[in-house]
Amino acid sequence: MNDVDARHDADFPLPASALDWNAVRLFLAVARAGSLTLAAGRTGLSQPTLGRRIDALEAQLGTTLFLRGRRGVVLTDAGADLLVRAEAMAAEADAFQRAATGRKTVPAGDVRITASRVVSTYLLPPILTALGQSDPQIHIDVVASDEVANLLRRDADIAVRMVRPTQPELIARKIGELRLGAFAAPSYVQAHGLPEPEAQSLLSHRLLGYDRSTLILDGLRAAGLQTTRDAFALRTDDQIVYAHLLASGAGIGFSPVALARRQGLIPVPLPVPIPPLPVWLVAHRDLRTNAAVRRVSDVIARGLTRALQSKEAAPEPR
Amino acid sequence: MNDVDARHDADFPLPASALDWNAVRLFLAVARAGSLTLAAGRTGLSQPTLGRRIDALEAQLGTTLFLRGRRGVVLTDAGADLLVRAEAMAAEADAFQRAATGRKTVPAGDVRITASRVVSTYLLPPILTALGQSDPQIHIDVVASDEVANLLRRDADIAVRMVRPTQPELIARKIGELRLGAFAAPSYVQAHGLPEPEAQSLLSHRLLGYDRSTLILDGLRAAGLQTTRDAFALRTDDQIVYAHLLASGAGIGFSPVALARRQGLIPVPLPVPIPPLPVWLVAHRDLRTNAAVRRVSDVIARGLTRALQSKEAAPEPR
DNA sequence: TCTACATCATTCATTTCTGAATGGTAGTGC
DNA sequence: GCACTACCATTCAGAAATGAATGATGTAGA
Repeated sequence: MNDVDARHDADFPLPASALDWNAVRLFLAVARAGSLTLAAGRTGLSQPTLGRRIDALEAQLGTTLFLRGRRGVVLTDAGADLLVRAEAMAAEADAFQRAATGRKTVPAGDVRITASRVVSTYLLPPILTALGQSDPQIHIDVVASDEVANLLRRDADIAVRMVRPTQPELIARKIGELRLGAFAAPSYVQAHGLPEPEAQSLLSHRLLGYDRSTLILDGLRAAGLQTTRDAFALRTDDQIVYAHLLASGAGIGFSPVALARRQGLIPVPLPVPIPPLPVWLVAHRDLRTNAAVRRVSDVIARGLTRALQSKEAAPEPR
Repeated sequence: MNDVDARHDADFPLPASALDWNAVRLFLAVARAGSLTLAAGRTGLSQPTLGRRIDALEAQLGTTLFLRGRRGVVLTDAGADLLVRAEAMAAEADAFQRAATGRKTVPAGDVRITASRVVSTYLLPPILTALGQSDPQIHIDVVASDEVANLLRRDADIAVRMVRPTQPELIARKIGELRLGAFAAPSYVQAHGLPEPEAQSLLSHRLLGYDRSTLILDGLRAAGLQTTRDAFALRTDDQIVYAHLLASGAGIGFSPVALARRQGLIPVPLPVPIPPLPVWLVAHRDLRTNAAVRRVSDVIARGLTRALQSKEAAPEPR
């Protein structure tokens, strides 16, 4: 039986010019990056090598994929067509890698975690430190980003998110809620006092807001406060900068309760409480059998749950 | 807009250990071949290199994919799982290559044709010779095989088949019918005479049949002749051998009319005529825009149509 | 049991691929 | 107008991958 199959295959040797699958991967990287130099950095290759690999692919396909300009490269029509195919191929490649990763039953190896910059900065470190001591053979990569990582594309293995993912390939565990409140630094309160728990009083203070994101504005409006982004005295989209502005007394701002308590900030009474954000721990279904991913998920879930629940908000550093 | 996308990407550099896509391709080749040596021959690599590439893939995935024995290699459970993923990836790779090939609008390049060994041997050569003179920049690969090539897997670009393909990705043109008849060489007729046009008379002659294939038997039964494979005096599954046996007077056999006439065989009267086989020219939908494939398709269609229709069965050699 | 065979593993000279450094160029901001 | 920056192309020494030859070993058949 098997011999017959093998013989059948033998009748159809591979075409003389077999496609270089890695070249497709590099093509995809260049198309996504928009420049050879940037893509080279991301793929771990050098810019000359990457350029030559793309040259070779173009020569083999007989098509020009990129127009190389001084501001980077742009896809040709043919390249744009092929990009779709390359993306599909990459999706299968990711599935392959996940399938391989999912088979590992010893808790070891690399695990990539993505979380918002605030969570990564203030909540994850003590948890990961403890994890590093209990499971030293697991290596952790933290991708701190406020953009939503694409777990389907293997941007990361595990994600901490404030929204429930909708894709059926992803499995999500709700591990708690991020309670939010308005706070001010002691120095600010000393200088300006606290507002009364009514809308107009709050708006007359120096408020810290976001620049492009309308998260806070939406929240205020939902709470019945008619206002615009001009109401903010200071705006930034960088949540770390935001946290530091708040801590150094630049104004009244919004922050997770757990974080504000740890920084010694003073709660500001609000006319209506801010609804808490759910915290989800998300991983790809294919990885649920991977021991390392399971271990890291469990530790993060336990650690974050404790950090989010505790009245005394400081997670033990040890 | 585009800049934002690029920046978004920049937040998620590729994982440190990026999958070697070519290694997946080689893994697939080895799994299909069943041995490193055979797969090496097919992929154009040497056996040591292929072995090392598989080693490297196994090391990177942290999984053993093959058990290497003296009779070749066998997939482990993990390998069998991953084979499914690799096949899916290969399907996308083929789609990528077809998409690239389909964009070529100058009739040049490589075109792979598959046809049965008989068609490849007796019908295609004069057509392809003429094509080589009219379109010298097109290079033709002929895959002569009686197995059905898989156009979805890019075993070939164009196929000549006796059955209509069912997959919607394939486009098929019916280019004629292969009329079949019973024939005998003059030397055989001289020695044994011709049978009467009735069943029992035919069965008393020396008949040439197939070994594993039941094609002729099915045809005879459909024609009302109760018989088994023991009725054949000589059996072979190799159609070229079959044709030579027939031509050298080994017995009465079945052959395309066009071919038999060219070989000077004598028609044997049958109780009922054999229904003709339809001849389909098949190509992948993605390649319909490819100039070289179109050109070859057209030439083959015209040439085969003429060869199949003509009462005088010899296609002009020029 | 012995021989023939096909397979995978190892070695080492060779080829190919790679990358740091450099050059050249167009767009950008002052 | 002019320096500056970011990018792609080229060069050449060095690193890595490759393959022919050879070795080792189990299987199949006489």
